[in-house]
Amino acid sequence: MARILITSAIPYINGIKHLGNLVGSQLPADLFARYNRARGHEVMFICATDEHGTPAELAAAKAGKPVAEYCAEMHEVQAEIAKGFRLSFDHFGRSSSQRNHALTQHFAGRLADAGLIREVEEQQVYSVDDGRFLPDRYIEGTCPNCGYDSARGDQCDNCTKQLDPTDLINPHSTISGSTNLEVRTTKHLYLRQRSLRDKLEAWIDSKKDWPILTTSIAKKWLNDGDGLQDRGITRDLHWGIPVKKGDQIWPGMEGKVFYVWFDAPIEYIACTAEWADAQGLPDAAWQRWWRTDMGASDVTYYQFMGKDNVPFHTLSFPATILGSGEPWKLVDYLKSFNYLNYDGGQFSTSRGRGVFMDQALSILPSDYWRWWLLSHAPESADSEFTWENFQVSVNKDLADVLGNLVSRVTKFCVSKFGNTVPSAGEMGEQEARLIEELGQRIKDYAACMEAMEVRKASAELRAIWVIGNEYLQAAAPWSVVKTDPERAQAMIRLSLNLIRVYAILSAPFIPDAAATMMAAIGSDDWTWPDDIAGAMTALPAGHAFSVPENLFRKITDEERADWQQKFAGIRS
RNA sequence: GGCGAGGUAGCUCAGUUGGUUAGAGCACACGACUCAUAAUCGUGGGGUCGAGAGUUCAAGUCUCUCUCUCGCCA
Repeated sequence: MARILITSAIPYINGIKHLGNLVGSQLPADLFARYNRARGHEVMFICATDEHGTPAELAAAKAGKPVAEYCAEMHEVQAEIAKGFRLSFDHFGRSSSQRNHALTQHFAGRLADAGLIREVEEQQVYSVDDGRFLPDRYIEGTCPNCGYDSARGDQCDNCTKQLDPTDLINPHSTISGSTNLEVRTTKHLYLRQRSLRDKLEAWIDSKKDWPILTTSIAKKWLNDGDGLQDRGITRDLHWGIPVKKGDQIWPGMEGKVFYVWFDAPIEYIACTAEWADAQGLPDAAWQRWWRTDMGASDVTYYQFMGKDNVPFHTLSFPATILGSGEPWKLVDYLKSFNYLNYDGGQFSTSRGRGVFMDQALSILPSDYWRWWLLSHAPESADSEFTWENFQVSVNKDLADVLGNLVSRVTKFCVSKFGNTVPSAGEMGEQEARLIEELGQRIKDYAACMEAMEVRKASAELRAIWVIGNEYLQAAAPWSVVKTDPERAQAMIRLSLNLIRVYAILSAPFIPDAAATMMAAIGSDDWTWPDDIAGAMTALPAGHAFSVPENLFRKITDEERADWQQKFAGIRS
């Protein structure tokens, strides 16, 4: 039994995420967590909401609520939706937790002690009317290069020239529209990533089995231009983790908070502590997942994220860990995903384009979405959601291939032999072949799952479902029953057992349907079918079962057309 | 502009270290079956692997040039 630590990139607090966000981190992480639990491994699966930063403050202001209250509410909303998608986090925490405050301050203190923090005085734009410093992208004005009148403080969208906010002509705050801006001097802390560059590169180079997507992004940041740059880790904001050196005041940094990207990954660790607190367990319970000197040396740590998160997880966060000089667990395998596009373009949160998690669940149960998203996960390249493809995949794979198989077996048995597992008849050559092929297929499936080859795993699972239909078609118990009812009983006995095995194998992808199958078959034995021959005879003769409602319904053309239009534009 | 990832059957995608007639699912056509959610199973048609040049006995797979798409540029 292995010990497996899994973290999903933590979703930002301001609003509900779309399906592209889901498939890039939380969902594949959940698949992997469920699979490893099914194999009997000890799993810790962690996710949280990322709550700090200017966008959260602004969203709260827009909602007319104090930011802490807003975040608490949105956390509950996201937690509910995560449950709706059956995301099986051991804990869904909050980056604003006291645990994260303490741990973030602790890391900053360690980094300072190691000489890895430097203080920098810089000029930043302060909005008098907003009463706050403005991040570059919240300042707009006329581009000095091309005259475009909505250039942002960091870049002109028209001529793409990189800008400093102070370059802009007639700058104004995009928060209030105020032009009452002034440049003020402020002091910030920088993490000296440059001095850790070689150490980070050696660490990245040691990861031979990481996806190219992951290592190429990391390499780029290590080597591009002047190489890895030091990074500001503090901000002049109110909402965030106060800058402290451990539990001590940091002179000159009063009133400032850590930058959201500094504290967010630390929440992975803090969240595990939150889990221990919630379980009423001592610190040792979470430390044995994270501290190699406290029992975590046998833990394998997997991270899941979209490609936009890779730099922070391959460089900034490891810099924090390595720089601390303490034996914290570094990631062992980083699985990154490309983007999911929506019907010929991008998902857009601001324009309400595409399907958001809450809307998806209001249309269809989570299994439908889980199946499509995972079987089309953007692993090797960006992939695309279209309603036609979604409809076809769901109807064919789930309803026709799997759902119908369960129907035909259970209904046939009830009509011919009653609602218990029939006892007569012997297995023949066809059954032996089925079992043999199944055994091989399950090995292939498991190999894909262990390699986190999500698409391939889904294809293998589908192939496993198809085997059942192939067998039935060839064995044709509906014909055999007329001349040799005992043979037909043996066939159906095997087929009923097959449904239980399919429930186990399918559960990581479609947990609800799997539970329905298992319940219908009247079993609660989720043991992974390593011994396939044994698993295929697990249900004793006379064991009662029931015919489940149809596992999956089909998506009609009308629904498809309706949804296509509904989600094309502005969110209502 | 720089960097990165891609351009393989109508559609969505696989194609390991270069090696026999380029694969899967869907869609399409035909056939079988009738237990089942008009479901299932089988067979078949369909691709000059973005364009060109090069290396090689041999290239979708390596090199160069060009072209198109997408992303990133703190």
